[in-house]
Amino acid sequence: MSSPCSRHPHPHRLIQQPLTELTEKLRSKSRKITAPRQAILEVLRRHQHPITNKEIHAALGTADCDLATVYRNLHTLEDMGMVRRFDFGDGVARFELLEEGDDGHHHHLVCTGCSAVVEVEGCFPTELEQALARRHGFTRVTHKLEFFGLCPKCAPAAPASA
Amino acid sequence: MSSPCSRHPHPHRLIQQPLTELTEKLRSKSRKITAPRQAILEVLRRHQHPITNKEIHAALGTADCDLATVYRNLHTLEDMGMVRRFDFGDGVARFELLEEGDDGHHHHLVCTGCSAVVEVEGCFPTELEQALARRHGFTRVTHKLEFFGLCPKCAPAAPASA
DNA sequence: CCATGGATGCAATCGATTTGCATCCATAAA
DNA sequence: TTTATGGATGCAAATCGATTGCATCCATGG
Repeated sequence: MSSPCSRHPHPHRLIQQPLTELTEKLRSKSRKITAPRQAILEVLRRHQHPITNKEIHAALGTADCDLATVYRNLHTLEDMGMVRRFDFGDGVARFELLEEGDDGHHHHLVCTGCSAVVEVEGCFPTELEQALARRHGFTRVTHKLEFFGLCPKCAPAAPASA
Repeated sequence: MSSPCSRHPHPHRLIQQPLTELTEKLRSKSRKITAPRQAILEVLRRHQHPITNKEIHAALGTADCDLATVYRNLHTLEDMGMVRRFDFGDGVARFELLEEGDDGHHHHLVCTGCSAVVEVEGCFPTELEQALARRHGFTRVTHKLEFFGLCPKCAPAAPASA
C-alpha cells in the first residue's frame, strides 16, 4: 500500500493543486461542479498512486455516489486532460490526477506480491522510440511501459534468483 | 493486417517448427493431442503477430471448436511456455507461438489506426530495469512495453506534428 | 479392448465497464 | 430570485472478455 521508496525524487506525485483550482478548470470548460465530481477530485488529490474506479468509489465516504458516476467522471476528466489512465495489465483501469501542464507520461514499478507502487522517474525509451518511428515510417508514436517485480517486503525467504 | 515493414530482421516470428514437433511437446508433458489443440496450434503457426482468442476461434475453419476450449487451451499453452500472452491495452489478450527455447520477451509497434503490428527487435530498458530493481530493492523485475502510433498508410493527410 | 482422467461442449456466471432512461440540479439567462 | 435547459446522476440492464460447473467424450496407457 505504501511505496517502498521514499527518498528519491518523485515530483510528479505531490499534487498540491487546491480543489478550487481543479473545479475552476471544470468551470472553464463548462462542466458542472457537482458534489460527486468534487468528492472524486478530492480522493484523487489524496492519492499519490494510480487508483481504480472501485477504489475511488470506496474512498468517497460521505459523499457517496453511484459507481457508474465514478466511471463517467473519470472519462470526463481524462478527456479534459485532468487525469491519466494507467494499465497495470490486470484488466482494471487506474487513474492519477495530473498537475497543471503535466501530460502525466511516466511509468511504475509494481510489486506483484502486495501491489505496492513506485513511481518511476524519467522516460527511458524516448530516443529509441524516435528511431523506431523513423525506421517504420510511423508517426505520433508513444509507448506504454510498466515494471513488475517483488518488493523487499514480499521478497521470498530463500531468494532463488535474486 | 500486414506489417508495414518487411525488410528489417525479425527472426522471432518465423515459426517453422513443424506441427509434429509441437504436438510432441504436448505429449512430453502428458497433455492429450486433440483435434482442437492441433487446429489451434496450426492457426498460431500461421500467424506471425499476436492474435486474440476470438481470432483464433474464427480461423479454425473446419476444425471448429468451442470458444471456451480456445480460452482453455491458450491458458494451457501459456502454462507450458509454448505461447506468450501480450497486452495491447485494449482489454483483449493476444498470443504468439514461441520458438523452442525462446521466452518470447519482445515488444510491438501497433498502429492505432489499422491495428497493423510490427515486431520490435531488441529489448531496450533491460539495463535500466536492473538499476531500477537495485534502487528500490525489488527482485525478479520484468516489464511490459508496447509502442503505439500511426503507420504510413494511416498517416493523416495533413501531418499536424509529424 | 478397457478403464480413466484429461478435454470438450454448453450454458451459466463473473467482473469491469458501458449505456438507456427518467429524474435531478448547476448554471446561465431573464 | 425565478426559470428553463442541458448536463449530471441513480438505477438497472446490457456488453464484453473471460472463467467455470458439469455431464459427456475420447486420447492414451495398460
